[in-house]
Amino acid sequence: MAGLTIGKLAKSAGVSTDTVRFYERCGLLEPPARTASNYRIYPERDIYKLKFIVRAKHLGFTLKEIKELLTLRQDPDATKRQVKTLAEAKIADLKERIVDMQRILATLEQITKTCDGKGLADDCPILAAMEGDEGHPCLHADEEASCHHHAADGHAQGGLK
Amino acid sequence: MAGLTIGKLAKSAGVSTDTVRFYERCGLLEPPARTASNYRIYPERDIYKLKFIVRAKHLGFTLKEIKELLTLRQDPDATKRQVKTLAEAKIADLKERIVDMQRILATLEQITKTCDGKGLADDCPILAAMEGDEGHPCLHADEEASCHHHAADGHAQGGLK
DNA sequence: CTTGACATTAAACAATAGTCCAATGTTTAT
DNA sequence: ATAAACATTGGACTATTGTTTAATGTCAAG
Repeated sequence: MAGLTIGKLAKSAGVSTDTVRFYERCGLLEPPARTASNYRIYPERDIYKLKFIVRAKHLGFTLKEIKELLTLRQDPDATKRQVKTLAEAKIADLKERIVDMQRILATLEQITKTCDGKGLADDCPILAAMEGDEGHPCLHADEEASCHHHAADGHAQGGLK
Repeated sequence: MAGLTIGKLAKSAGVSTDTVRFYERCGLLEPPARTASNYRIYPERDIYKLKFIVRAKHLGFTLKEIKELLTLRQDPDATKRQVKTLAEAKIADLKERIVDMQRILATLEQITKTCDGKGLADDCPILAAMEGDEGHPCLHADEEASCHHHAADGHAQGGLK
């Protein structure tokens, strides 16, 4: 018997069968051949394709981006330049997000360290910093300065479960 | 007339009226009084509450966490300790995510710099690194080491539109 | 009085990355 | 032969943070 059932394939890459079907729905994996009883039957090489997807995910690429990578991977005319461009875009993206988060972190740490954690919260400096305009300078310096508008972007990172 | 329409309130905090209604649905803002014609009419102090929410969001808190902060803010028995605990949890959370992203970034940069970007992609080292088990050591060293499982967490960051 | 700006509602849609369900059919092992 | 383990489907659901739509009503200014 040449081929793997969905369960074997999934296990070989450490994902669930639901995930494999999901990737198929998303167009990351080709719909495979079927047995007489309608079971999906995958060629060995789909193991590598699926592992490729998992690896790329670990590198912070979204499924959409991975789809592009897979296209390049399969296109005999694709150039290194094209692949590198995608990778560099992702690097830039990651850098930007890291900087954003570092700025947020720094502000929050600064605010937090002004609180001694003793007594009632009615005069808590952390809450105060989030209050009105007289709050905390940090919350204004940044407001315009650092709001890069890369809205609605990937967000596949962080939760690398 | 004492009170603001939803439009005025929203504008005063720099959000949309839709967002204000959304926050009401989420329980962040109390359902306000209504005019005879069923318009929402807000007290002045809701400006500060809404601004509080916006500030807290800029500090990386999720709406869920902000709800907790609002509770503490309104509870006369709340302690500074409680507020500080939330802030510290968020700080830890941010740090963890930054570290994760930095690790991903470092790996991706290392892989990417091995590609000269010249010629066809058939022997591209970036794609090669994402391929099979013989791919790139980086993609294995990390796999177990650094996968903190803070699944399904906030993700309100990054997109600071 | 009419026009334009603003208000109301519920519900659907967006993006991301899946997970879970029920009802049913198949294969494998004992 | 029968039970366990695996497969199928479509659709609903998770979580987050809103936006959009349609159909309708109200308010202020010219």
